[in-house]
Amino acid sequence: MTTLLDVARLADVTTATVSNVLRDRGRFSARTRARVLEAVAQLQYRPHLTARALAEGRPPTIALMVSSIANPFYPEFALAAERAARRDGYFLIICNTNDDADVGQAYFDQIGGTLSEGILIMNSALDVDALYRGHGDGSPVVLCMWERPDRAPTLPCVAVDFFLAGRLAAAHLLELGHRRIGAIVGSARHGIHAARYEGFCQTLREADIAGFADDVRFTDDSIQGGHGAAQSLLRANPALTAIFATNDLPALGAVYAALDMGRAVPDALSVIGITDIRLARESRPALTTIAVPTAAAADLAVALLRELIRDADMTDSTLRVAPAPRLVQRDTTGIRRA
Amino acid sequence: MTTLLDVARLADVTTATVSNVLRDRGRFSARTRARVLEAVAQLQYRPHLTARALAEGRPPTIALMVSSIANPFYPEFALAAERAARRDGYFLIICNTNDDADVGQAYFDQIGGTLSEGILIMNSALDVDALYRGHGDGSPVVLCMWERPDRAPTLPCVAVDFFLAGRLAAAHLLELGHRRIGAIVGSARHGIHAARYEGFCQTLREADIAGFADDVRFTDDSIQGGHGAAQSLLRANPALTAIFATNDLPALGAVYAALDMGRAVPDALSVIGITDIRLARESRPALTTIAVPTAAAADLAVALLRELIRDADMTDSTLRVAPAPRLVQRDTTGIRRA
DNA sequence: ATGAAAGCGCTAACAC
DNA sequence: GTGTTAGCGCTTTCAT
Repeated sequence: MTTLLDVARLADVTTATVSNVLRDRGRFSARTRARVLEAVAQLQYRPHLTARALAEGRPPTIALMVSSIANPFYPEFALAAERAARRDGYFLIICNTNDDADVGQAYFDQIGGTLSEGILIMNSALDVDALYRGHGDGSPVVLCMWERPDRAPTLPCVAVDFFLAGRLAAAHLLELGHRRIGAIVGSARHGIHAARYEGFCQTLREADIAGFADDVRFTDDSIQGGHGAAQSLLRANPALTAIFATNDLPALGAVYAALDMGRAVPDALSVIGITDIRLARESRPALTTIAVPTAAAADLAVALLRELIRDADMTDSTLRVAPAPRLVQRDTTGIRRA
Repeated sequence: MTTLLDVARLADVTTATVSNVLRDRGRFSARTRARVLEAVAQLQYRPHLTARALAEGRPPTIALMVSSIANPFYPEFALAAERAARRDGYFLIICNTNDDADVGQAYFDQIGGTLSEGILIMNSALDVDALYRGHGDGSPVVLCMWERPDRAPTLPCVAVDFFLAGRLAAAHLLELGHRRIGAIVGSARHGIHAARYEGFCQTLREADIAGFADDVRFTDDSIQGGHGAAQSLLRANPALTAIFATNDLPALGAVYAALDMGRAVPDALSVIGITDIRLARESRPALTTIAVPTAAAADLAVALLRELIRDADMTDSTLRVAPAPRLVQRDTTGIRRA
């Protein structure tokens, strides 16, 4: 390992000067600068990031907690977050909680403030508030993809109006003439996708569509979950002409289930999701969905986190709202035929 | 921030003792232990991981370099790697290189040996050897998912026999009676998927299938890439009855392209991929593919990295081979009808 | 313009 | 059993 001291000796200066040159601070002559740089090159010196972090009192990393990086939505967010973080000189540590509170707490306790300077938290089934409280002198935290801009949480967050997304989805189906619409919620009843479902319900209610309350299934956020839920829905009520899912993965699952059951999509069943993950566009039939500004949200989240890092007791304007969701019509929704 | 010293003062011992108690080393009486633990609890003390890392001379993290975490294969690997790493007490830092050599080098230089104790590298288009050499006194590196177990690279690695995977895919198609088979390679001609294509070609050659040399397209590892390649292939040679893709994503793209062109799968076109990502099983039609032991490879990779960390100049048996790929037949391949 | 020296919070010899 | 002390490699006042 070659250290600052090695460089200093070779360049015949002290570590302070080397440090200054390297970080372009303080004063030094052009000559020393050259000598130092040469020594650095010659010795292939690279700063010890851990040592620097300790001396500076801040690590060069921020963490991203997700329930499972294997859910294809998260990588899309993570990619954007990583780019944003890197732009600001941070490395991104990705933590899978698996929605396990203990794991989440462990991550929180271990990385917050010491290994990483701040924590981005993706919407998760965990009670983040509780985690955060247990966490004491926390380093800053921002909730990403909060679902209800109108209901600000305790913690700083960037919100996406998923309630509106639910409404848009319902409105689209109504417009196409659908009246019997099933719903698949990719979380527990009062879980993270609740707002989306509420938005959906409200719009149906406003259109005086009743009696759909039984046509809902709660499952996990996956193709498989959506597949099972759709089968159940369709078997229980074959008269359904459309299905709304609170996320693209279960929506895709619903499409595949319909196909498996011999119902053409969209002719015999319309399906709409929320998010617009890449797969929504690339799958066949391509999924109609309510697109959500993933990358924008990631950028906002990193920016907010930075502000919180800079100003620890910033307490105002700690809620950022990402651009509104919008309909992306593709090939899984059509006019009601039945 | 509460430090070891705070705890020590409250418990009326020295930092050394606190450190010992916390890490269960050295000797201490049950009474002091209790006092220390109480002080820790009372002050909500949590160790400063950066300070510890500096003192111990090793950071608690390992890094995973991937070209893009948005490719759905990587998260599956990353998830397994993260679990394995955590089991060993490490955090996982995920780095997207975007297949950009400069970014890769930057990551290498910055995290290797200082921020992370070792680096896992996913198969990438980068010349890792070169990066590694440029990297000087590197911390250990292991290449994950090396494609040719029979051709050991300079660097430590865990290999998966992708040449065999290519052969298996070809064999399967031949068995179903296919003779005119197109190929989609999810990388540049001599890129990372070359071995898979070579295996495929060799098996065809052994079966005396000739003249297929033009029926190949090189593209990127995505559904979209496969879609375009398949369109091109099918237009140039409508007589093709099957398509082999070196990865599941392009294979799926080929399936969707066939569908878009009105060719039923598998009746009018069989398609096979390699990897068996989750989507392969969940998409419709479910993709026939050559399954590759992703999680096992991740476990092996982390284990190998740990050995290298422990024994810096270990040089033997630095090549680990993951279990063999195997055919998973699903719904995109069938007997040749045409 | 450069050097000396005191930490950052922790671990690890070694002494008592 | 517990305390003392010297670092880990770097940054950062403060002298000079």
